Amino acid sequence: MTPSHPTREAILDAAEQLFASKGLTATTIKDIGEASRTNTALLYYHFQDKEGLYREVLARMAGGLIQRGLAALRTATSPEEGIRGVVRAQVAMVAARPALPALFVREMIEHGAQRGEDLIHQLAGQLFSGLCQVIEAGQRSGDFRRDIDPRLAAISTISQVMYFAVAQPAIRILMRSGGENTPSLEAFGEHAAEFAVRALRADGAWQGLAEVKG
Amino acid sequence: MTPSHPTREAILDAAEQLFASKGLTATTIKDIGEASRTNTALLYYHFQDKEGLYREVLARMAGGLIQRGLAALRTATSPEEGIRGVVRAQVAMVAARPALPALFVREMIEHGAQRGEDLIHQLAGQLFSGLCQVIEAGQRSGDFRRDIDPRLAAISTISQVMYFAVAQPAIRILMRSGGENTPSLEAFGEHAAEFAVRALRADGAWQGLAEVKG
DNA sequence: GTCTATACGGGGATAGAC
DNA sequence: GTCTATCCCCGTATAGAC
Repeated sequence: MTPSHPTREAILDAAEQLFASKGLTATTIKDIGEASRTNTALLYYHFQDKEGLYREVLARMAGGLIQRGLAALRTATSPEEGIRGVVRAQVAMVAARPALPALFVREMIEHGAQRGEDLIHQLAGQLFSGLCQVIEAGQRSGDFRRDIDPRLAAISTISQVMYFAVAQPAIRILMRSGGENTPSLEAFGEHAAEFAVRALRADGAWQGLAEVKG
Repeated sequence: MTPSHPTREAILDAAEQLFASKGLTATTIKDIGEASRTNTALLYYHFQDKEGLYREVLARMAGGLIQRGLAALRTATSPEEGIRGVVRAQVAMVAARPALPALFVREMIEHGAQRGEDLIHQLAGQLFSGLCQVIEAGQRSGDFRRDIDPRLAAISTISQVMYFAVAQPAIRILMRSGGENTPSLEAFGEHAAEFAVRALRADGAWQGLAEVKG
């Protein structure tokens, strides 16, 4: 869509990084100019203003990520694989765009989801409802426990990787003090998928009992 | 410790709320003066400057919370109850200080856990290692699966309530669109505790079935 | 398209009266 | 202890040369 002008991209890259780590207000135009090895005036040539640049950063991040996540859901061969696929998609997203979790969380805290045009919330909404459907399918098929709210299970599933990514610096310190190494994002993702599947899986006895109850 | 001067408290209250929702930089001295129904000069009478006020907000929040969390761990009668206790302590903390999750997450994102004197990280560290010990105890006793890293399980457990609290505005929208009501923090807490316990519980631990039957 | 120089306003911080 | 008025810097945004 956009001609992908190199200078434009450089500004977007620098801004994405700065907005994620310092926030919109705390990031100055001059910071962005410096980090992108350009200057303040160029920002106003390529973008409307700082707020406009911010919106484009969000839009660029969201672009394609919905597809990636939904693809993971669509290609799943079983409810369990659906869960694992969503978590792996999360990991892939974060690995591709490390600024994503911080920007995402900031957006939720700061603007309280009140921006009508918010691409991030579309992203969250689509993936969230897709994940809920996978869980519900698993409950119908008997793979997952029925005594659990799919929406709450979806939140629990998603929360893990998001929180891990956001808390990474703190986690690094906590782990170091224990002498061990920090797990990679990918390693944690595998753990998180397994954690969620385990929490959701109906063991034989439970399944029978739930059926008796229902 | 501090004489708890009423004006001082009013400024702290207003600042806590504003710092949580807008962040340190985006919150102006004048905002705080207005919200606390005082003025900008009073801030400088009671505190060193904006940064100093910020630190006192964090300190006030952390004060007593470590005890609350550790108390939950100490009074637990079983590993499972330890998990549930920690999650309930999280819920109680957030209910008592709604600004906590946003401030906490901001602190991690923004300062990258690099502030040496950080009370928040002490808080996190103490509760984190306590939770790890409970999980390890459960693994030794056979209540919990041994093929899981206690540190990763601790992160997964804690992440749920934190993420739920931070994402609350977005979640509210997602749930509304589905027609259903948003669950309360307390309700989600119970779910999260159950989710974690289920994920951790060792296969063939049939005491769960016995409990349901009896 | 890119840069330098600058205007304008807003925010942090203080002086000093009460 | 509290408030009003004010200073000064810094950040946003633009003008205009190249």
